[in-house]
Amino acid sequence: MVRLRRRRGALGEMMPASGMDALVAAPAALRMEDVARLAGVSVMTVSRALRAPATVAQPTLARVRAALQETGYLPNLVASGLASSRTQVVAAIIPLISQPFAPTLQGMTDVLRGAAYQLVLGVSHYDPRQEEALVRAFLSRRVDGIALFAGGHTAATAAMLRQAGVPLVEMWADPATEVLVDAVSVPQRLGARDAVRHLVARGRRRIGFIGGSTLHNIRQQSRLRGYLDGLAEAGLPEDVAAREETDGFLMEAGAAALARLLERRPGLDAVCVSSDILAAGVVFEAHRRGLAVPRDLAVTGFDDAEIARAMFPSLTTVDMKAEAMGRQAAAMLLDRARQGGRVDLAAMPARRCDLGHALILRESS
Amino acid sequence: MVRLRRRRGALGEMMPASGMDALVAAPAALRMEDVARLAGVSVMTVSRALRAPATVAQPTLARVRAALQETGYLPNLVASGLASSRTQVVAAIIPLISQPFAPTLQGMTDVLRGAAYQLVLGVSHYDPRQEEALVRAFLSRRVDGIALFAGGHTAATAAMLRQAGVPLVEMWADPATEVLVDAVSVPQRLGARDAVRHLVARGRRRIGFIGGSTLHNIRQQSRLRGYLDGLAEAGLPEDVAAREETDGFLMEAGAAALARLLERRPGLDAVCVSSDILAAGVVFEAHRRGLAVPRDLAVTGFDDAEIARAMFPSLTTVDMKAEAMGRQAAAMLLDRARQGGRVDLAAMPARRCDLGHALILRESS
DNA sequence: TACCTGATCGGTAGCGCTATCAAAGGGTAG
DNA sequence: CTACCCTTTGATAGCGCTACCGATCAGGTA
Repeated sequence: MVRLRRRRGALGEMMPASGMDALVAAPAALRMEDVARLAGVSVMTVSRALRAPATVAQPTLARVRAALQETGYLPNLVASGLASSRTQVVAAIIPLISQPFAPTLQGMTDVLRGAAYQLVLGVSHYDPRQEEALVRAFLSRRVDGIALFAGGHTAATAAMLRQAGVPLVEMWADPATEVLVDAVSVPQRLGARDAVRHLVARGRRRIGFIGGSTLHNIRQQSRLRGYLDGLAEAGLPEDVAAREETDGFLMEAGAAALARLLERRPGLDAVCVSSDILAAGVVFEAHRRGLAVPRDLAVTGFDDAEIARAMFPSLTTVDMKAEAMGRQAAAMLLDRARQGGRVDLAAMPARRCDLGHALILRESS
Repeated sequence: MVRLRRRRGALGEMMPASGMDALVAAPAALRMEDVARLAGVSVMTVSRALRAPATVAQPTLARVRAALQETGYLPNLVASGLASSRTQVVAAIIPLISQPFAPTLQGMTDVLRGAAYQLVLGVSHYDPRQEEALVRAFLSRRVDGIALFAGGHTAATAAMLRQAGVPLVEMWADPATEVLVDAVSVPQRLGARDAVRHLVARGRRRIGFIGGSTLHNIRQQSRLRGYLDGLAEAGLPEDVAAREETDGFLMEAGAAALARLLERRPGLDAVCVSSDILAAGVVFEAHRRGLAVPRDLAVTGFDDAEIARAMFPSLTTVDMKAEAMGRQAAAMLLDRARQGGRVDLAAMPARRCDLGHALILRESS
């Protein structure tokens, strides 16, 4: 025997006296065998009692459960995962842990909890290389599914995913974007167009746009396009100087962007902002400058984050159904995972779930 | 042979013709053996090249790495975890995915990424029973460490953790709270006292308090106590009717709490609020009612969340160093995990790391 | 009585890695 | 030239569980 079985054997295997000291407090975790012995059954029966209780006779099941209770046995899911090649874990890769992605995560964990799945988290910081590294790590862990944000994947990422054949779902897609397989989407472009349409209906004509970097970020791309759609539809001229890109997605970035924008185009009477967080910053900056919202400047946001509802003035916004998106993504992942086996991204009919969009009118416009 | 080795054997093991159909697209993941064969070494050498490259001779290492590259091999960390009884995963259990906990998570993932550890996430919704279920699940997964929020554990949770002997760290503790082993804390009680002290120095005398439920939540408990300390120190009377408990931790809950509070105590000239999110809601509600902040009502928050810095008026707050707390917690966990072996909570000298506190003065007071 | 069926349970052989020991080679001190 | 040590590599035996096949047995059928 090469590896020492550090188990208190039923007598006989006592350590030499010195061992008592060296091995302080090393009770070693219980194994199924221990439970089985106590219940007077085989390990397989214990395994079945845990995995498929319906296949075990009532009296036996009761005995096993009593033994489980008595020992406080915690199954080793690592061994289980190796033996069954199913880990009961799904991974999520998000750009940042912040609004509006936190509700998506929340939705996912809520659904997964009900199915006894766990969620491993990866944060990509909007960097395709980091996403690639995360995908690699998660595939190495043999997760049963991966949820990621649509768009901005490296070629290597796509190749690995295709090769691994793991259930996959992309979130926060726009219906028009190309995806790998399954996707949950919200029509972001239409949403932005509707926001502009609404501002036009309110009599605004000098409508600016503030958004995050569109690099590797298809959400920002879609929203910008929707804004341009809205201008075109209303016959308003496109004005590059009326658009400003933020540095990051914090409120302060929104505030700074408005400051720069107003320097160039002081006459703006409305701004379409590509995120509620940025929009909140825009409103704060407007107030700081003595501009009244919406009287002097109308503002629309995106996502329907908590702050949009709560702030004063409350924020007109496009509901991205962030939490529902998480729930839906988790459900789709579980569905694929439960079918078991490889998922062939090439052959598989892609499933898309579109959650629809809704402009929510509030005080800021 | 019982279990079918579904591998393209080097000839010989061909499936019967019908198999071709049944087994569409089942390339099966590569194993170390495949890499080893290609590199002309044993599997152990591949394992070493991956885990401990320094112990492999340069030319061999190069050959193995080439083979690794060529095959695109992804190590199976499940098998690795079983064999080595180290999973390279740590778990975090947080009450909610929201401010101010999101930065803590962010800090943790940042540190863990550098150490090739992954983070599994659990959300307890402030419910000790859910926390218990999560701890059970994580222990079953044999995570290498668990970070949880201090306080509010069930007896069973504590017992399991003690029994499992897994590295542990509690976050968001107050230095005075009792913890299981290691903890990262911030003096929340002192922080709240300082906030009140500051309001008093600004000439405020009718100072109210708005906080979340103190049930299972030692952070809220500490902050409330600090507020009372502050009043006592200034010789101000304790007034139960000047305190209001919120329903949840959203901005709207803060707004609603202020509304109730002002109904009972319309003459308040300051409110000490136990979270920036709630405090933002309080400020919004004040504005909605035509009260100027800080002229008519001074407001202090807690946590130094993004909104405290960004909003107008910006929020005086107590910095909880949320992200640093996450970083520190992850570092302490890794330190314990790398030492390997069981952690005996009873015998182990507890380590506490106190990050200090800081009142940040801004416009709202 | 012989045979079949379905429910229940156990034995065994892995799952894909790593820990441990053993062996082989090369250098070097005596 | 021998003894010894260090470096490098390989062979082997698990890690703790589950998939698979078989065995057993009660009950029903022909």
